[in-house]
Amino acid sequence: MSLKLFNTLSGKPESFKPLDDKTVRIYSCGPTVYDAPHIGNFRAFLFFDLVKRYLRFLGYEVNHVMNITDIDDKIIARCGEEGKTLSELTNEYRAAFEKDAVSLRIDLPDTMPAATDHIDDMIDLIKQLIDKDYAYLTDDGSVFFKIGSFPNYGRLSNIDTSQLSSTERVTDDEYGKENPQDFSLWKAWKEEDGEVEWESPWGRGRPGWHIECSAMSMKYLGEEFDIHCGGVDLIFPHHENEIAQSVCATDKLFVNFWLHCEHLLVNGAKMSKSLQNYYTITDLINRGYTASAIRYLLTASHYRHKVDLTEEHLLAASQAVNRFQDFRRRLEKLATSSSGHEADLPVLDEFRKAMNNDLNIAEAMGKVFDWIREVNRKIDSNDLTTEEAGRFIEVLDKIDSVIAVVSDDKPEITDEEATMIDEREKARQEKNWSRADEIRDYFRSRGFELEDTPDGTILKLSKEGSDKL
RNA sequence: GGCGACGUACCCAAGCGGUCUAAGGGAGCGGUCUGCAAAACCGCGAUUCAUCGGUUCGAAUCCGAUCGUCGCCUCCA
Repeated sequence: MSLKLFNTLSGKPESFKPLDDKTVRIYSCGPTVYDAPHIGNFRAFLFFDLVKRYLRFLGYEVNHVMNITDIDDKIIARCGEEGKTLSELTNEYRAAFEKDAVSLRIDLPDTMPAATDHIDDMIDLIKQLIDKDYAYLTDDGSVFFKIGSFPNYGRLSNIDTSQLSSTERVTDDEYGKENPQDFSLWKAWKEEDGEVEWESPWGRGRPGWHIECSAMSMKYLGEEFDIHCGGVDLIFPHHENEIAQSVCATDKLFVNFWLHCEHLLVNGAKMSKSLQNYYTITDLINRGYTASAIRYLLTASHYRHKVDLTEEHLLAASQAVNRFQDFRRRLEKLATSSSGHEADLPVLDEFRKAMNNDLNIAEAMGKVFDWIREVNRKIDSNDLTTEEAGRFIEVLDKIDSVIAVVSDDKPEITDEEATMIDEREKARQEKNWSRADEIRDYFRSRGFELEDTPDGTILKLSKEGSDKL
């Protein structure tokens, strides 16, 4: 059975095949770097990462491009507030984004082009659209895309443009539009823009939001590529507009598969700053949740369903991840060396079968947990050979190449604390239980758990976050 | 108003016409193991899938209606 992915364009699952048969070309909409990215943004970035990792699991090469939006209204406003230049601000938040992405084990895209480095490409694209009469210039020097010139406009979002409300507000910088629904390709300079400006054939100004993705995706991936993904909120208008611009400019397909992931909720509500339920990765890690638990929660639910970030769900995710990590630790104890041959077990086929069905990760995880129980049973009854243990580690790691939650979140302790663990071992041998428990309680208060096994004591991170959400 | 999604045990969740008296994870309870704990394993836990009708030999799965939750309709991952 081959991979099926739900294509927003058709509204149903379709068999996936790369356009060139071996390398999958993916473009995903990246962060707007005007503030620290929040956990909701990361649900999308983790989704892109999952898609990419799974395609590699299937044996495809992947070429992934993700833009960095470093020019837009919010960024300009923020520069004013913080008294920073555009590049100071955007470099700072781009770095923050990359740091959090790495901490969540997101495999960074092959190319992360910044919009401001591609103004010329955007201008070229806009020129083509004007030449072909898909776009027009207004008196103030702005350029708009004429949606009426593109018959397929609305197909992705399933919106009938004639049904769109005609009482659209027209903002200050958008007067002169022939149709209220036309969107801007180039925005003429305004006083609020300050020093943020570029020269263009239409005078100084800056690009509209949507054009960067068309220009950069086609520049790095070609005029036709395999997958374009983003959050559901981007379907309209962002991706609809991207299609209009790109298809009209090239008369090509542009994108074969459009994939969109659902939003993350916090305690059942949409995230917003006014509700103070606006978390960053650093917030959650500082509260004692591990990167693996966060990753599991955001990734192990189906991407087209909403996920609710709550204390209870984080705890459940954390336990699920512990189960994987403890399992690997048990295998490590038994395995002498890796078997060296290609790992293959029925569980991998079951995992693949589930994931092939539009990334049905819940079912896939169910199969993996079934397998883990079966192997644990074998370990308990001393039936597992060292050779098998080595092979099972390979299988687990193969699964982890997709889910990326099994490798340990290593607890960090001081030298004195390391000595305390030795001291506790001695106390236990002397049956000084009160001292042994005292030391364990100390570690608990620090967010660690000491687990005694026949082969010695293991230090783990506690499952619970230290601060409530 | 237009378009769309969803409603399965205490929580999350799979299920795409028969193998469903419904996977898996978390929480809970009982047990084995253990100095104690933890981990692991064993056992318990929905005769039922929002409600009501219909199609069918057969439905959680298809159709219709009703109730409820939510998203999008140019800030947004």
